[in-house]
Amino acid sequence: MEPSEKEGLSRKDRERERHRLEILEAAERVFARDGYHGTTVESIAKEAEFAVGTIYNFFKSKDDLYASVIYRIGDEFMEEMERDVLTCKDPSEAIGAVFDLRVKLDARHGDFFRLFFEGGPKGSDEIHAKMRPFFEKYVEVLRGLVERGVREGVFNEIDPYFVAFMIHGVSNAMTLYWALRRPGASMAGLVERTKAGFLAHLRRT
Amino acid sequence: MEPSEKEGLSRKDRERERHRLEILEAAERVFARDGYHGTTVESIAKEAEFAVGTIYNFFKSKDDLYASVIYRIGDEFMEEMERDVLTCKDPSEAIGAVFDLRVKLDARHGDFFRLFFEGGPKGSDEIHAKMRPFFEKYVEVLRGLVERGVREGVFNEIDPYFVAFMIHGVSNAMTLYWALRRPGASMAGLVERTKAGFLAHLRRT
DNA sequence: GTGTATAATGAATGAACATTCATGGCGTGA
DNA sequence: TCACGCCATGAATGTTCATTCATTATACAC
Repeated sequence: MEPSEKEGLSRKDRERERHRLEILEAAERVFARDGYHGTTVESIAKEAEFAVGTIYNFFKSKDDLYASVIYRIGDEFMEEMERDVLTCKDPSEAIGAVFDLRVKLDARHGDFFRLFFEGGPKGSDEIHAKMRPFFEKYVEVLRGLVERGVREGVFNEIDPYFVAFMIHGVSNAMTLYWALRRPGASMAGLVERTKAGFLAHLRRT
Repeated sequence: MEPSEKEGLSRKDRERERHRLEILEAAERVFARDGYHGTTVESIAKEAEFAVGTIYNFFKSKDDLYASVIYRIGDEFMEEMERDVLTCKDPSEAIGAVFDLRVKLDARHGDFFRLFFEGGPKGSDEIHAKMRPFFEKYVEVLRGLVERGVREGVFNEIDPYFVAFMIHGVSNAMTLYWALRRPGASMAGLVERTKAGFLAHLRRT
């Protein structure tokens, strides 16, 4: 029987792909809950409802699995960044979109994204080293955004690198505030408040 | 021989105290470098130049040791907060002092303080739970500060809790910026820039 | 139904690590 | 000099956990 799907994948292969994804998602949940060293492969297996050995049919090692979780999220993040942020004409709007995106991914990936994202170099832990390239690309995008705003004369003259880090810090604070004092009600309101406050700073008056 | 010191401690006791402190400081360095699960008691022993068993003469367990490191830094932080921040008459000045303090402790405790401080609840890791009380007290202090500023009419009307989290986020971003792009030169300049930017926001115009 | 290929399983293995404790050394007082 | 405590020591112990692999189940072709 030949693969007749658009994707060029047989049912078998699609099933295999689904299993892989299920393991990845289970792993994400467990890593988020227990941290890298705190999670055992067995706990991931239980969460994914597979046997330990099966995990190893898909991933070379626990480390490989962790890296795969990171890369999946990192890639997703970068894609959304290009779709939602880099397409904005107006730099102010683009920065607003960064905050929105942060909230969106936080909702989708819960604690793991926070973990992934509070990023920066904590110690020289080789675990966090895996996240660094993403973090750096992200900062680079932000810097570019601000630079453009300055060049176009809509933002004040400030070190774009500095502002990039501030965007990061403020969106961290925003999600942390929400996580710790989730007023249940309006995340939207919070985001608008944050955007307004931040852009008031940046915009040329 | 009786204890004749002002402290009421014999030489023996003072020596014991020094050893305890040396272990604590070695542990801080290693935990900062390798993370909680990544550090072995043996690596701490080596760093402190004691044998493993000796560590256990001072601390019940690895966990106890880690908690002790946290509490030591947390207490120090709270003390400095009271000394440097809460004594400021002017609320703006007080918030400026928070940034200064953050930089000071970052310099003194290096990566560990960043680790300790990027705080908030990452997963439900019981390790980080130890930091939470300190984090909460800290946020409470900040909130009080802002509230006072608003009451006295020097700050705009904003949710003081929100501002408290923003102070936290911005000082994280500041130290991260410095850590990743340490221009060698002026941390002082960076702090002033950060203070000025942040307070411009907050101050009633 | 039988044979074959592919995937899932989980008990077994070995390494890493927290913790213990029997031993040894050193300073102090007699 | 000897005896007594107090620490320091690090080899030994038991546990936890990543990883392997021989076995079993499943799906499919004929």
